[in-house]
Amino acid sequence: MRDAETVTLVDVARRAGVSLATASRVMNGSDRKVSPELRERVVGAARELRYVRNANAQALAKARSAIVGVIVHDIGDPYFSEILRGVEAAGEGTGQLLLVCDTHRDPERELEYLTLLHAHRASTIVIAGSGHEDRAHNVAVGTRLDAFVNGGGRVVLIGRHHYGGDAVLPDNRGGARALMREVLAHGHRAVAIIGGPPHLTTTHDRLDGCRLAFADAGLTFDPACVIDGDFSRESGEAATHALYARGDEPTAIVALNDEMAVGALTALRERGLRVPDDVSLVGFDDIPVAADVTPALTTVNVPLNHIGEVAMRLAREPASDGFRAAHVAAHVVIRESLGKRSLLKP
Amino acid sequence: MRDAETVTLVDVARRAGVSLATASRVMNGSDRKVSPELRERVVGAARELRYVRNANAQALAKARSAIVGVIVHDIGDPYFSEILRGVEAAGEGTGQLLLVCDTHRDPERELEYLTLLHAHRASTIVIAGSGHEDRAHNVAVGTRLDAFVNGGGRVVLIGRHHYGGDAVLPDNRGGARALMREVLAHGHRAVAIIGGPPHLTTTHDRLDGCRLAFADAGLTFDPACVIDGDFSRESGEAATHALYARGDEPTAIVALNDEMAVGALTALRERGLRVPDDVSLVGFDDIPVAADVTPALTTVNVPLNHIGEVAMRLAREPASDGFRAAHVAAHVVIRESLGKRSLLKP
DNA sequence: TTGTATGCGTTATCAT
DNA sequence: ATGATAACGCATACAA
Repeated sequence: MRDAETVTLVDVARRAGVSLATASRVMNGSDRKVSPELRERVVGAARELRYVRNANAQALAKARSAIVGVIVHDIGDPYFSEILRGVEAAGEGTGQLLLVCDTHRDPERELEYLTLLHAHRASTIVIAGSGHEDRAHNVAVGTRLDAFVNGGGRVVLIGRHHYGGDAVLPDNRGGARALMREVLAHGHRAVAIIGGPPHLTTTHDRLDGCRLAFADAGLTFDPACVIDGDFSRESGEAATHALYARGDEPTAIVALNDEMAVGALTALRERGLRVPDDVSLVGFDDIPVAADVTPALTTVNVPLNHIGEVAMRLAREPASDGFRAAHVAAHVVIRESLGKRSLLKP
Repeated sequence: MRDAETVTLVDVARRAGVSLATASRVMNGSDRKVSPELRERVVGAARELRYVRNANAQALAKARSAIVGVIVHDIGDPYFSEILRGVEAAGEGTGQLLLVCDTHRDPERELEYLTLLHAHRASTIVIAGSGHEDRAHNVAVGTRLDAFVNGGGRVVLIGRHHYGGDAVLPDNRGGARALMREVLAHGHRAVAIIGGPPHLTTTHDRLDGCRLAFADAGLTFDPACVIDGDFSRESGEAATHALYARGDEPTAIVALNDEMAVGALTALRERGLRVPDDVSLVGFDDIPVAADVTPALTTVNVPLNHIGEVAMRLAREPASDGFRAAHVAAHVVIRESLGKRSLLKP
C-alpha cells in the first residue's frame, strides 16, 4: 500500500480538466449549474482518484459543519436510546452527522459539551436531557446557548428548560396526575414515590402531577412519602430497600421512571414481596423493557421515538422569531403490576 | 443579545496586544514557550471576548481532527453501551471527542460511516461491532480502512475482523466451549441454540465453541439444533416460539447473547414453561440485566467495559509496524437459569 | 521567547 | 455555464 498523498478537490479538478470551482459544484454544491458532460468527468475523476471530501475544510468555508449534537444524560438508558432512534430516523438522508454526547448526569459535562459543539460549529444542538431547576447552572447554559445561537446555530430542547427556544414538551405533569389517580382509584392510600434527581424539571413536573391527583381525590399529600432516586435502575433498587429499612409499608410504589421501577422490582423480589399481590408498582415512560419484566409494568407511555422525531423536525426548520413548542401527550398504560390494595394488609 | 461577529483568534491576539502565533500557542499549543505575562494577557482577552475556538479550522490546519469514531451495531444494546462506557473512561481528559456511529446492523451504513469518519479526518476509528464473514463486504471495508490509514488515521478493531490491524479479541470460542460444557454436564442432551446473524464472526466463533464442547464430551453435534436470531431481544423471543412451533422439545436453550436470552425468557413465560424447572436457559456476555431478570441468567462474562478501555488505550498508542492484539478471557458465570435436566421429561 | 508569513481544502464572489 | 481568486480561522516553519 503506497503512502498516497491525500487527494484533494484540486487533484480531481485537474484530472477532469475543469476548474476547482466546477469540481466543487459537482461534488458538493446542491446547484445544478454544471453541464452533464463536465459533471460526469468530475464524478469519474473523483472515483478514479478515490477522492474523499474534507469535512473540516467544508465546515470552515461554510462557517458551519453538518453535525447535529444531541446531549443525553445516559446513553445506556433506554429512555434516551429511544429518543435517539427517533432523532436519527428524522435526520436520515439529510447528510447530517449525529453526535451523541453523554453527560453521565453531570451538569459540568453538559456545559463542556455545549462549548465543544460550539467549537465544532455544529448546525444544531438538541438537549434531550431534562432541564434543571438550579439557577447558576441555567445561567451557564444560557450563556453558552446564546453564544451558539448568535453564531448561527439552532437549538432544540426536549422537556421543560429555563431557556427560550424551540422545544418538545411531553406532558409529564398530566401523565403523572393520571397515573396517580389510577393508583388511588385502586384503593391505595399508603403510597411511596421514588423520585428522580430533585433539581430536574422532569422530576419536578412528575411530582407535581402526583400531588394534583391527591388533591383531585381530596386527599392530603405527605411529602415524606417521596424518596429520591437518580433515574438509574440501581437507584430504584436502593431506594426501595431504603424505604423498607426506614419502616415504610406502602401498598403501592410509584417510581418516576421505568428504569427505577425495574430496580424496585428486583429489590421487592429480594425481599420476598410479590407484585402486585403484596405490593403494587408502577413506572413512567413505557420503555420497551416495561412490557417484558414480570409482572409487566403499569406505566405512563411517553412516545419517546416520536419526541425524537419531532425534535429533529423542529431542528430542520429555520429558526423563527417566536419559539415553537410541540406538546406531546402521555397516557397511562395498564398492565399487571398494579393491583387493588391487598385486603390482607392494613 | 447583539448579533455579535464571531470572535476569532486574531481578535484575541489584537486585544491582548500580541501576535496571532502567540495567541495560538497559548490557547491551543501544548508548548510552554510563552512567558507567563503574555499568556495571562491572552487568556484574559479570550475570556473577555468569549472566544470559542473553531475546531474545524484547527482540524484543517493540523490535517487531523480530535475525533474518535466508534462504530457499533446498536446503541440501545447494552453490549455496546458497556463497551462505549469503557472507551469513554479511557479517553477521558484526552480532549478527544467521542463520535458514536450506530449502523443498526446494516453493513451498508457501516461503510458509509467509514467514509464519513474519513471525511472528518477522525484521529481514530474503533469498530466495536463484530467482523463479517462476507467477502465482498470485507473488501469494501478494507478499501476504506486502507485509505483512512494511509491518510494518517488509526484503526482499532474489537472482535475478529478480516482486516490486519490492532485488535481487542474476546475469547468467544473458549467462552462458548466452557458454557456448553457446563450445560452438557448438567445432563442436557436435547439442546437448542439460538444463534446470531450467520455472517458475523462473533456468531461463528461462539457456535464453534459449542461444537467443540460436544466433541469434548464425545457427542455428535446436530447442526439442526441451531435457529438463527439477530442478537436482538425480539429475535430471541421469536426464535424461541419458532423452536416450539417446529416441534423441538429442548431441555436446555443456549442463546448466543444475553439480549436474546431475555427475549427467550419472555417467550417461555408466555408458553407457561418454568425456568429452569421445565427448561434451562443460558446466555452470553453478562450484560447488567442478566443478573436482574427472573431467574437470574447463567451466562458467560465478557468484560465489556474492560474491552472498551483496552481498545481506547490501543488507539492512543502510536501505530506500530506489527499488529497488536489484546486477548481477553471470558468465563462462565453460574446463576439460576441453568438446572439439571428435568427427570420428569423424556 | 515572539512575530511574520504561508498553507491547509473548500466555498463563494466575482468576472467572463 | 465556467473559471479565477479571495476568504474561512488556525497552526507552524522560519525569521528575528
